[in-house]
Amino acid sequence: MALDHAILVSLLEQPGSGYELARRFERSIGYFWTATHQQIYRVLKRMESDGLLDVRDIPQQGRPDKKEYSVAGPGRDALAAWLHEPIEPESLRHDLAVKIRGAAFDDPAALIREVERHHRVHSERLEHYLTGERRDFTGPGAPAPLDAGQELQHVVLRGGIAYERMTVAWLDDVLATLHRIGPAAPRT
Amino acid sequence: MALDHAILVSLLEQPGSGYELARRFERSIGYFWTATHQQIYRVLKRMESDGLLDVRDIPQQGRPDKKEYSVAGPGRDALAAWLHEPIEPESLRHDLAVKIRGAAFDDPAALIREVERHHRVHSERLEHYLTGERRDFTGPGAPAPLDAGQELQHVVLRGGIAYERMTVAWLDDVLATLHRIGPAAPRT
DNA sequence: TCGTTCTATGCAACTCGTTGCATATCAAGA
DNA sequence: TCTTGATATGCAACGAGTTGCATAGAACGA
Repeated sequence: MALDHAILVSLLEQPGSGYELARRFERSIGYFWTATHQQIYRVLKRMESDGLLDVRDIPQQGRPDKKEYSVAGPGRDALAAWLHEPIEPESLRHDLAVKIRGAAFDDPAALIREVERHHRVHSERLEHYLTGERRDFTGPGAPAPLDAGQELQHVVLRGGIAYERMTVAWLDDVLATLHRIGPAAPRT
Repeated sequence: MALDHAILVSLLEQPGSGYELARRFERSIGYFWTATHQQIYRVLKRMESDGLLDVRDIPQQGRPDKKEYSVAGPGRDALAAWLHEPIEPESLRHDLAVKIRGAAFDDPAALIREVERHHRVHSERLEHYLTGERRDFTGPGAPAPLDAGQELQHVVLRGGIAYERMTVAWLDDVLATLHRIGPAAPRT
């Protein structure tokens, strides 16, 4: 249930509506957690009825009303309790690796385009993260010195950057391997 | 549904029972996919009734009978079809990163032990993978030259190694950051 | 001898996550 | 004018994944 906690953290950093949260999950929170808007709305409703969140209805002109959520006392306590519990070190779930091993029973060369596509996506994410880092942490307009919260946000972002960099390098390795074994016949 | 495909690949590499598959998922396949035995048994049953797998009952002495599964023709076709479809580049889901950002609203120093624990687990996984690499690919007893299937298994393992190495280095960074901001008061 | 671990399979209940669909208004462009 | 896209929220159904429990004999160590 880390989605609950990710939402609590995000709302502590800045209160907002379900729609706004969904957009944050496409951006900064997306470094380490993903969620669709349907999921978010459902969880927000549940957490509000459990008293973890407060809601404020904000009427808007020409747009549907917006419900701004913020963290209530019990929500803060729930987050603190979770922070003090140990969690399992998580493991990878990497479909592409399944495909790569599966390619031994098909045509390995046919995978090259797919791997190149993934390479592009991860390179773009890396660029995107680096741009965000310059804007918020290392560029000329960034605050200095950073406070504790910003330091923590920065180290999480560095994790996202390290992940994308590692992935891009590995995909280079995969491509080189596919080219090397290129003309090989599939295993029967 | 990549679990289905991971099972197909594993059974093509080597037919086996649900129990054996579960153990493989704790080892080599665990580099890129995890699954519990309950999940595996359920999926095996479904794939068998869909005609993707064949079963052979193997009676054993002093032990419950074993059901050895192998991939049938339609299973092979299903895998080939999936290999030719594009898949979404996946994103991270990292609870620990949620905790790190959440620590800004609690006591950052309290996270140090937790991060150290994760550091240990990932270091052990890295050692484990490196041992496997020496045994199967780079050590003196390893086959040389490798065939296409072994090359692909090796590049996937290199991915697991790169991931663990990157993670350990990032956790070092996280620890340094936590120590640096150590005495800071939590945000209110 | 007694508990634990390993082999081997499975059900039931539950939560989590995804997909498809639906509504409603405004702004911008073709 | 008509369509697309952004804002803003939501239901229903399904599929994936987790947790707890149950069975049962063999091997092994305390």
